[in-house]
Amino acid sequence: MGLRERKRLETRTALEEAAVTVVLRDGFEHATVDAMCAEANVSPRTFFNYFESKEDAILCVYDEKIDDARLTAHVRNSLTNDLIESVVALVVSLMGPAATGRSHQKSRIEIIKKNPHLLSRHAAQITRMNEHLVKGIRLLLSADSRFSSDSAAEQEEEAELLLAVSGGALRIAVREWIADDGNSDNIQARAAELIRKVITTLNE
Amino acid sequence: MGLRERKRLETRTALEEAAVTVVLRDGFEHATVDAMCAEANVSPRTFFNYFESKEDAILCVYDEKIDDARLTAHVRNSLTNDLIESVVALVVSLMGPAATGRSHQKSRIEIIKKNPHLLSRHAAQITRMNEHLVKGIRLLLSADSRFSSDSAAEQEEEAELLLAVSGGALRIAVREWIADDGNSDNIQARAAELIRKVITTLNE
DNA sequence: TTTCAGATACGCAATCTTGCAGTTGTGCAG
DNA sequence: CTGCACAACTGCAAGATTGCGTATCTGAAA
Repeated sequence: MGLRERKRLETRTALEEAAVTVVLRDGFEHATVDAMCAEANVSPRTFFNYFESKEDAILCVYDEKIDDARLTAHVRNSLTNDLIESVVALVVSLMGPAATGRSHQKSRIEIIKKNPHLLSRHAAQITRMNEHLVKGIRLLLSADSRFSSDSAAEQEEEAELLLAVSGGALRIAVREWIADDGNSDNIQARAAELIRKVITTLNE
Repeated sequence: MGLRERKRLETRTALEEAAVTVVLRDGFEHATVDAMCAEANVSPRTFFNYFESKEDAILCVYDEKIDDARLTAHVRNSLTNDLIESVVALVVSLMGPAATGRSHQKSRIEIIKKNPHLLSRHAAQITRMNEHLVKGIRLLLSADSRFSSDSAAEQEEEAELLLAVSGGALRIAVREWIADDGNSDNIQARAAELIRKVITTLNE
């Protein structure tokens, strides 16, 4: 990893940790972006070069650019022989619980528990990445015989609906994960299970 | 309708129309809240007493308070013998295409066509009203034999997933409606149709 | 080593959004 | 009619967000 890349990561990490520190100290409401920046020794303008909002700094969300190469790589990694599993895996891999595997994870979970609105950011993220995700899901659909005969417009609609349920299920799964202090395992499987259950019931 | 109520409606309408006027004149990007307020002869602070954001003024969204009485009334009106129809109807009645039946509707549709991001506001709305909507859907579920035996937690999950799909389908339906200059009829039926189709396919 | 295109950080100004407090107008009871 | 409680409007200030222009740094090629 080159110097530039290292420095970038350093700045980002400093901001992520500063965010946790300041929020723990002042509470989310009274934690200002300026304070986080002072803590991390960067300018407020730089903060927004890394995060789209104060919330994102806590959730460690970053709007990485997703070019086609990156997307297809994710799609390839998400392929299983079960469509629902695949879709959920794709969504998770592109924007799943970002805080996973960060330092201060326990602190983050505590913060999220005290400020549930932070989780609604998750839904917002899905919306923001809608186009990318839909494109990815279409790739998954094209590998599924049940959908391959549909028209382009139909596939677009189906992809979008699949994304909607997957996003919803993922949100529930993440919420459970948070409620369990980040200990429950396999968020993806749980999300897929939720989807299957509701579909089954609706078909009775 | 008393004087107070009439004046309130007047202010609101003035703001809605001012928003359209200013955006048509300056383009959404360069239309400022201040300009809209000047056009409507109210203070910028008042603007945010009616709308949560600039976008909402164009979409005519207003975060009406939804108390339990109001909610159950909506639920009652949405009841049909098809659960999916009911859910969609409920979501539409609580936050469907708000611009419907407003003056300058054609202008609004043009604006939305030119600024597709306005529609993502629709998803944001659903997120914001999530709790209310889920509560309403649970009322619908409790009237459905397929779900009545589920535990409270399960019903919550199922309601949330139903909301996710319905929201997604509604979004697609509204998008089609916009693309068709607001002429296509029965957005609700279209949304329900989309949901049924994808469920059917997933069950093959 | 020199050079240069692109990335990163930053300052600044314009907006948007929200909380708070003060003013004015409306509905209503006495 | 009078007075009160409340709703709507407003000004103000703090804080969040974004666009744009500038300066500095990094990677890599010449």
